[in-house]
Amino acid sequence: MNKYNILENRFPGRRAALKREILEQALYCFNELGVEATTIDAIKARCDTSVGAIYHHFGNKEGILSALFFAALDDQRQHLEQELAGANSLREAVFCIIGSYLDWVVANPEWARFLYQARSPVAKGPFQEELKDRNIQNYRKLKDQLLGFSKGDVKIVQPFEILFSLIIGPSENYCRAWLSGRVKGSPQEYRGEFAESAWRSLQW
Amino acid sequence: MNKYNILENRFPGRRAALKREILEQALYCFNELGVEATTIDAIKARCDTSVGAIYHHFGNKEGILSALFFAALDDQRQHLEQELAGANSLREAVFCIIGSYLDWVVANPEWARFLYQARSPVAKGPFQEELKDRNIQNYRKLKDQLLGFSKGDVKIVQPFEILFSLIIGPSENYCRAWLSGRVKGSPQEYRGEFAESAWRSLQW
DNA sequence: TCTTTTGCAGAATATTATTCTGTTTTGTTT
DNA sequence: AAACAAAACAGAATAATATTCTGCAAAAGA
Repeated sequence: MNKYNILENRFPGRRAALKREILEQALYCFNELGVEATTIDAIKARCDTSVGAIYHHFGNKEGILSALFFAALDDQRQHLEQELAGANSLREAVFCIIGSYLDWVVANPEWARFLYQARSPVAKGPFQEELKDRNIQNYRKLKDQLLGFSKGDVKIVQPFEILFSLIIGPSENYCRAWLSGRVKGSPQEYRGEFAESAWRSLQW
Repeated sequence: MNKYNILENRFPGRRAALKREILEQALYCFNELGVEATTIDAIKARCDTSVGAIYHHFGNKEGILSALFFAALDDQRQHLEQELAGANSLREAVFCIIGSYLDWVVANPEWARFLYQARSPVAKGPFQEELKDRNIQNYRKLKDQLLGFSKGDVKIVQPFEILFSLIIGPSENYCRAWLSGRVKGSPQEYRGEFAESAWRSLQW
């Protein structure tokens, strides 16, 4: 796999070429101007297409937003699962989760930026149920996977509810700051620090 | 101070009554429908006022959003500084920061919810410079305050850039989850866990 | 080749944000 | 208190934007 492409991966083939183009330009606009300030006309202009085509493919603005959002979410998720498959202890799992997250954000900064800013709109929009379902599914799956390990010799903070936040919270917060330019060091530089810190934080 | 009110505090007096009312109803609409889906008409209807009045006070939709956003941000900030004033060590400071954050979110859930979802729009909009400035100011101030302590006997993770993320990341992540209903336990319940965990996480 | 489906274009329409003009209320000065 | 100025407010008019609709073209299947 030379250089994987999230859009090519999700909407493959020649016939979906314009669809991908629209999404790519929409992603650019959303990130550059913000979700609300992005107009259909602006997207149309960057694709050299028609409103008809856009509405044919996505129904409405919310449809474009959601298509992008779920494409990014699924890709990030897939990346996590690949990494996590190799973990053999809770400690390794924590390192995988954090490493995978940081890697993905650094590899796909534009998608990551979009993911952060699009979550709220999508959570309110017509696809809110789909988002909720996925959250629940993912939560359960990851929970089971982590609980499978925790019979080790270390004592872990209770309850389980707060575990995810302890693991991913710092990395997430830092990535946001990095993407917005508030901090300069690449998240990957601090891979080790975030992983070790998280591991320390959740031991009694 | 019996029951402080963010709006009353920021826009005091009889003449600002409608202004406060508009903001209150706008807050409700933004949280209920989402920022983009909230129309001026919807806000107007809930206030029983006119578009003229709304535009007189805020200029445009972005103006309403920003007024709400900075009101919330400043209140949260003020709360933090009050708490932090009593800290006498780095450990105490960390506990103050986290405690203050959790308290504020639980005391003002609607405002907190809004703060999360409005950050991106404001960061893109016409007040982006003002937001950047405040971020820089606050960052410096807090940095100096923390560095004033760190000559203690404990070794702290480097560099400073990642420190804030380690401290506030987990709490922030959990509060978001709580406000969106993904987890049930009140953030205040886990006050101790978040503070202790954060403290462990940033020690060598 | 014929037929059906899908992709696309652009004018027409509907919705929403914003402006503008006039009126009323409030505060200030004399 | 009267006169003036400034701020608050109302609502019609306008502008910007999202969405629909109708028709045509390309592609796929029979």
